[in-house]
Amino acid sequence: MVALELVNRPNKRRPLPDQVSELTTNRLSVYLRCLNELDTAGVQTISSQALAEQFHLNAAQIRKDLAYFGEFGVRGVGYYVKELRRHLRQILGLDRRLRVVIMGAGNLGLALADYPGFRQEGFDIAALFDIANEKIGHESRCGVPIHDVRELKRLARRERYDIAVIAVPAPHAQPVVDLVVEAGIKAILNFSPGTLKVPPEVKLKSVDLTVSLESLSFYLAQGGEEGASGAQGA
Amino acid sequence: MVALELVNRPNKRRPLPDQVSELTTNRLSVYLRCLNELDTAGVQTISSQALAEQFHLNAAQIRKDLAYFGEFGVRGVGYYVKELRRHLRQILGLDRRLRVVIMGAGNLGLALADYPGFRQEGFDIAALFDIANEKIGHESRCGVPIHDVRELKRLARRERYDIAVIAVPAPHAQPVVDLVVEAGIKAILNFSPGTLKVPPEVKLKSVDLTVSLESLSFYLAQGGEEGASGAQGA
DNA sequence: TTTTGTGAACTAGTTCACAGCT
DNA sequence: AGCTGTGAACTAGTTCACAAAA
Repeated sequence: MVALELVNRPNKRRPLPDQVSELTTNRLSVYLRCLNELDTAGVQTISSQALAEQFHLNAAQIRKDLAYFGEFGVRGVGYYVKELRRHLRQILGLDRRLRVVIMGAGNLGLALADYPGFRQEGFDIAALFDIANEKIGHESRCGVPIHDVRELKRLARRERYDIAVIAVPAPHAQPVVDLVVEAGIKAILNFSPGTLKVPPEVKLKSVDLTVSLESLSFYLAQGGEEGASGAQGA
Repeated sequence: MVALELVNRPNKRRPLPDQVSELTTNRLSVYLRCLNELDTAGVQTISSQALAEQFHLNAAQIRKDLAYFGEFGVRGVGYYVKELRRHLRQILGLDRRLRVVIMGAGNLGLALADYPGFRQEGFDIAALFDIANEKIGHESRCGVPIHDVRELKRLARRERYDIAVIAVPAPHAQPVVDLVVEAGIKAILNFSPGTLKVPPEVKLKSVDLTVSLESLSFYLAQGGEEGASGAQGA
């Protein structure tokens, strides 16, 4: 009865997930959250079927998504929760702490800096950056320091920043993104509306609050009876 | 040379967009923003081709998306900017002010309440709701009042709230959503992580910040050379 | 027997390419 | 000539259904 999940089974890892869709990676993140819950609840193994039912997913899809990366299941049994959780964390790159900077120490930037959800899953909010002199040198409520945006490049040289979050007013977004790219940061989560240009080696993901609200407005305007339910924000 | 767009052409409006995809409605919102920019810049007409080039979209897709709702273009000319803008606003239900409430007056809720992007496109942030006594009765920096969450149902009866934004900690999300549904609100924008249940007549749209960040982490972990560029957050 | 992993079938979404209107 | 609106072709994503493994 000793920890089953410590048995290091020889998981056939796949050679190379040639091109994995964004929809799949988003779901991996969802699966990880489900597994965390199951693990906390003390569940040791789970079948794709049970996972699907409990979290309103499709069993075949779960299996397909996982199959891109290896064979993590046991036929007739299902998946060992702790083991699959560990694999997913590794696939998603969450087996090390990722350092995040937030550009813009306005309302939104400060709120994001102190957002507890980020810290939980392995993200370190390393710093905020702003242009306003009265903000520079201070810190957020949770103690994230606010630096001068002109220091970004210099600090990035010795600090390693993995991800930048853009929380500046729309007109400043493109110039700030340019600075971020110049500082060598390769992944950007953007909250400003509108289109941004980044070089091909930089991954940009945008959350557009206006688009989200307007799409709800559409639903209301069209007399919402065509079926609801939430879709995942990219 | 008088305002071309005031010529009230007989736009063949479509009977009923039987089932329009969420991807399409999100793009309508993007098109509207583009048209706003063009209008501000004084552009009077634009072809789908030019619109596509300028904002990195596909011309055929623009035409198809619009075709769900009617024939708004003029062959050989393109679209009248002001006219199409007006149509899109109407399709998206932005021709009236929508009243939005924000559940949770924490960092995120307060930041969203004062987010300038919302006010701009016809959304009224009507109120914040919280449980904490020390917050109730106060207001956000921009003057949005903070009410007791137990007052939601009562206030909803006389105030008409169209959309609720969920910005409470994860464990409170489901109970708060239940209150919102009970108060008769039919559209919800959710920022809390995890799955939420709503009845079929209520439209739920979720922005999952953890999923967004983890998907960037995946990109970094897989040695990001498989192509970047931003995707729209649902 | 149970449940995975996966080809095959299906469904949704995008892009092409062109007839037809201005 | 120029550009829309749209069927047809294509591409991507999901679900089915079953052979093979435990």
